[in-house]
Amino acid sequence: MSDAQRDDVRTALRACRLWHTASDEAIDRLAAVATVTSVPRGTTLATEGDPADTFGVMVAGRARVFHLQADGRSITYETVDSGGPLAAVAALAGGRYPANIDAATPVTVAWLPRESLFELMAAEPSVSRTMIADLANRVINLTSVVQTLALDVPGRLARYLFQRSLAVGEATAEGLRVSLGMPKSELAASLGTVPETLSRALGRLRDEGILEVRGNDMLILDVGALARLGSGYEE
Amino acid sequence: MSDAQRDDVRTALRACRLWHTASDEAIDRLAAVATVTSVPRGTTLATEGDPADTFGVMVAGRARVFHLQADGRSITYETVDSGGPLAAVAALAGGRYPANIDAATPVTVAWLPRESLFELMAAEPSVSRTMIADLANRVINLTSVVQTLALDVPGRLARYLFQRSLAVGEATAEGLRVSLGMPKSELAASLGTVPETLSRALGRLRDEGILEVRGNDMLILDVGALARLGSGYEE
DNA sequence: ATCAATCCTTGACGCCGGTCAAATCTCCGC
DNA sequence: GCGGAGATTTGACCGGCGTCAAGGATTGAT
Repeated sequence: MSDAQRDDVRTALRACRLWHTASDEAIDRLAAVATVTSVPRGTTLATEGDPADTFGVMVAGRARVFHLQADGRSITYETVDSGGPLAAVAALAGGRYPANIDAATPVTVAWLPRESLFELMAAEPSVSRTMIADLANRVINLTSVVQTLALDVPGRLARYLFQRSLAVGEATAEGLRVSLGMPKSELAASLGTVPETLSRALGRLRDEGILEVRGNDMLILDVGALARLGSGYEE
Repeated sequence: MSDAQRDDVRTALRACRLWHTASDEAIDRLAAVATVTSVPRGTTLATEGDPADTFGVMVAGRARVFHLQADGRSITYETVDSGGPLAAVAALAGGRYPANIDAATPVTVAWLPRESLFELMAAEPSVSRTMIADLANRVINLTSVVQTLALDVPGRLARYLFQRSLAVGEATAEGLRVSLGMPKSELAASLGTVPETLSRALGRLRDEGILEVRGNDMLILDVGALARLGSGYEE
């Protein structure tokens, strides 16, 4: 592994929200035992049901954590970016992976043995607190996933666009410009539907004057309507 | 508060899985600051969106933690029995309640200020570990809720009956006898549907020879079929 | 420029499940 | 027993959305 890559690993570990109160020495210890792998887009990083003896920290790229249904469609629990933990819950609970993880882009991840998590907690008690906070937030995020699933497809799309407007929205003369961030077919899967239905949902929001479709960018004309649709209050 | 009730409170606190490694002295300290209330069935114990400054431990009864959709239907995240924590995640994350909680039966609950949770963690570091384990398990439970929602109604019903067979199933000469544990209308709500659809789902399982309906008791004839339907592999 | 491959859109159709309405059933209190 | 309120079941209907199939549109390579 190159020195540059080793630096990236340390940076990613340093940024991981599971233990942001840890000392630099502790991070170094983690970095020393990390196994770094780089894989192309689409690679399976973890499979639901497999025994979980390691967990990972994303160094670069974006991974999608999801459940695969029997009919082949999937439900996204979360997407993880650089510095984010992979399969940490399984490591903590000590069972099997509760979800699948795929590389949504080319990905490099630092894998760590689950024992190193426990050693870290023992060595630095403050880490337990940050870990509890992270887990509590993750529970809250999952309740949000559940609420999303209860919406119809236009509602889920609106919720996604609303959140993305806050995250990467760009004010222009015409209105708020938001890129989808991924091909429409991938977004469809991520919203738990299929491209055909997503296409119709976009068409509906367009017909209602809420947005304009410019290829893979959206021009949001009525952010309030997005927020309303995305929270389940249709009219 | 009577002495008997005070004993119940201590017993419930002692049994709470958030801190089962805590010392008896720590439990006594919690009991000393607990505010105990008893409420009839149907009472609202917490409302989604309200600021969370206290959390509770169930002393007696059963509570339902759920999200209320705009159309009035609800989705159950979990049900909590005696010894179980209420709204602990909100207390840990420090925000607002992410869900509603109702008393499914007459309920008595010991309310605690969220600070006492942090004091407990500070005083007894081992508690952090049990709390982390509990939170990790809760995350896994929520992924299971998501998977359940992805099933059709007969699938959700089958999953419920299968789990309930394991929990309270009673072998008889005719087959495995399982009580529903609640009125059908309540079960319908708990499965995220309405009584009419639940009734049809039960009828379908009956027609397929998987079970017999005896009022509020089910006679399970094919547990394997329940497990299969409940995991999403229809045929 | 052209061709092919991929992605996206649109139409037709059927299933699931929610709503409304009406018929039964059940369990109490009298 | 009897009456009645609530719970459960059944039927009719309809909207949402997934599937299948058939076009467009876009992009990259030759």
